[in-house]
Amino acid sequence: MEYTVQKLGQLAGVSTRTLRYYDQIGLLQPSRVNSNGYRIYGQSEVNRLQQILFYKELGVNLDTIKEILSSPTFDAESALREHRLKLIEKRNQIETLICNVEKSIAQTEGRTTMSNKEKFEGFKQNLLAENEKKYGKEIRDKYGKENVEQSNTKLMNLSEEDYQKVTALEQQIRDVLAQAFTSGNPAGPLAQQAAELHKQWLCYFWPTYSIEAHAGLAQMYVGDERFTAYYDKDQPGTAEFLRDAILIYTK
Amino acid sequence: MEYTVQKLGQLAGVSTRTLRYYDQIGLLQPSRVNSNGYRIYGQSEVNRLQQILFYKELGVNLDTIKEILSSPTFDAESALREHRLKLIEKRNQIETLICNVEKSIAQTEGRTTMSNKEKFEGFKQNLLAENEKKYGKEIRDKYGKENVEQSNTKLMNLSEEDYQKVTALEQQIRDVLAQAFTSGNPAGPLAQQAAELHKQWLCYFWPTYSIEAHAGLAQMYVGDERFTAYYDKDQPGTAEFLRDAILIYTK
DNA sequence: ATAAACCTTTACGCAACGTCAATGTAAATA
DNA sequence: TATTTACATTGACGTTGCGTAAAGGTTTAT
Repeated sequence: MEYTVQKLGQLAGVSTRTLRYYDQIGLLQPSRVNSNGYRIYGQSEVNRLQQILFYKELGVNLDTIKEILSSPTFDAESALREHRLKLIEKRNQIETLICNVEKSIAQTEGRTTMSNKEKFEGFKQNLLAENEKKYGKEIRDKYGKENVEQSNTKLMNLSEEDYQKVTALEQQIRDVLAQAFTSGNPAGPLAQQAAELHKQWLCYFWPTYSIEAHAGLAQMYVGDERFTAYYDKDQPGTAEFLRDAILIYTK
Repeated sequence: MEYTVQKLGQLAGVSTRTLRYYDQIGLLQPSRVNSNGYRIYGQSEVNRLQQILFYKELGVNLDTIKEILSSPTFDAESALREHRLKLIEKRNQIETLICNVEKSIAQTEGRTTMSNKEKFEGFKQNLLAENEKKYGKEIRDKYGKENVEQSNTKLMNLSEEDYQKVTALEQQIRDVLAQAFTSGNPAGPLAQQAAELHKQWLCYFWPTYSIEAHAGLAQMYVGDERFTAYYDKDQPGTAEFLRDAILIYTK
């Protein structure tokens, strides 16, 4: 079976431009060129193209693909390993970006929607002291001293607007959660919104947001009766519901 | 205070080329141009540059930054929201890429290091039946029918090499885990390697890998005594240790 | 006076094609 | 057979955010 550019393109789902480009850079050359100048591809080119597309889907760049396909099997593995590390790094970067973007969204939100002054230092101190009395030791054991202290530092450094935003967030979480709970589906849009809000909330206190920490906290919510009491106050089962939502959300 | 390109560049940590480029595209223009043609920046330009760099760190592209900075606060938020969605999508894509790359690494590994033929169909069927008897109903309840069936289908479609790879992986996990356990630190390199291996293992059975599912499974390991029995066989506490490692790893 | 340090504009290069443009060829239809 | 239609070719510019010369003018220091 022989193919022209368009035939091959349709077969493999790429544009003719792409095939010409691959020819140009020497990645995939036609088996022969017609007298009229048409590129003609054979079966082995089809196979090679499949391989190329496979690696391309993994995000490998064309130069590297060329190298991989030139040496039989030896480099393929290490190339993939290296590529994998790059991907992981990239993902972590993006993860950080997302959290930072969310923080700054929350901040601009705060700036625009509220600005009435109140003395709230007392509130913060109060909150800290209460928190310490209630959960201090165990949380310190669980998440490490540094984390807790950084978290506390973050709390003390909250601006008034931030603080109001945080309390507003808490209220919003409760509201949305209550509504979501009636649906009974932790994967539904409302429940997911609650998880989302919860993440934003977390970003105010934790020095670094991480997926597993978030999931871990969700886990703790059902394990610790004081947390369940807080969430189940109005509707028993809400803490568990939130945990499920977060576990589904955590991404 | 007035700055030339280089001064401003040093102050803000960008190259002079960058400043000229920003001038060129109209993102940051000097307050005035000297008679000799030198660009001169003032304090307000310094501030604007800070803002530019802030958004740049969030991965926003220069065109969008320009728009954000032109309208006061209104668009900023929605622009960030949109940007956030893009980031999330990108991260999810990369997440998938990583898993696929890992699968194909495992496969090429299998191809190169093992190829002795055995009849193993019986093993697979056996494994399935056993699995069904032991965990069938509960797992089906927990993860949904389709997922389980797809998982089973995947198992049946494992090639011999894959199968051997899987069993090898299981052995390796146990080995590494046992060693890691002696260190007692689930965040250590060995424990993280175990979590990594566990993820690879999972990739063989689950149609789609996801962080929260991995974390969820880890959770289940300590909740379900049959799993704990399997892991704690040699060293009590191993299942819990693995869970912690995975929760830390899950990224 | 001369060199060192700084400034300017112009322009190519990168990755992987998309998208015309201008033109030639093959297959299908009237 | 003549014409339309579909498909082929090469060439070249545009995309993003600058890095990196090149070629030349200005200021400052020695």
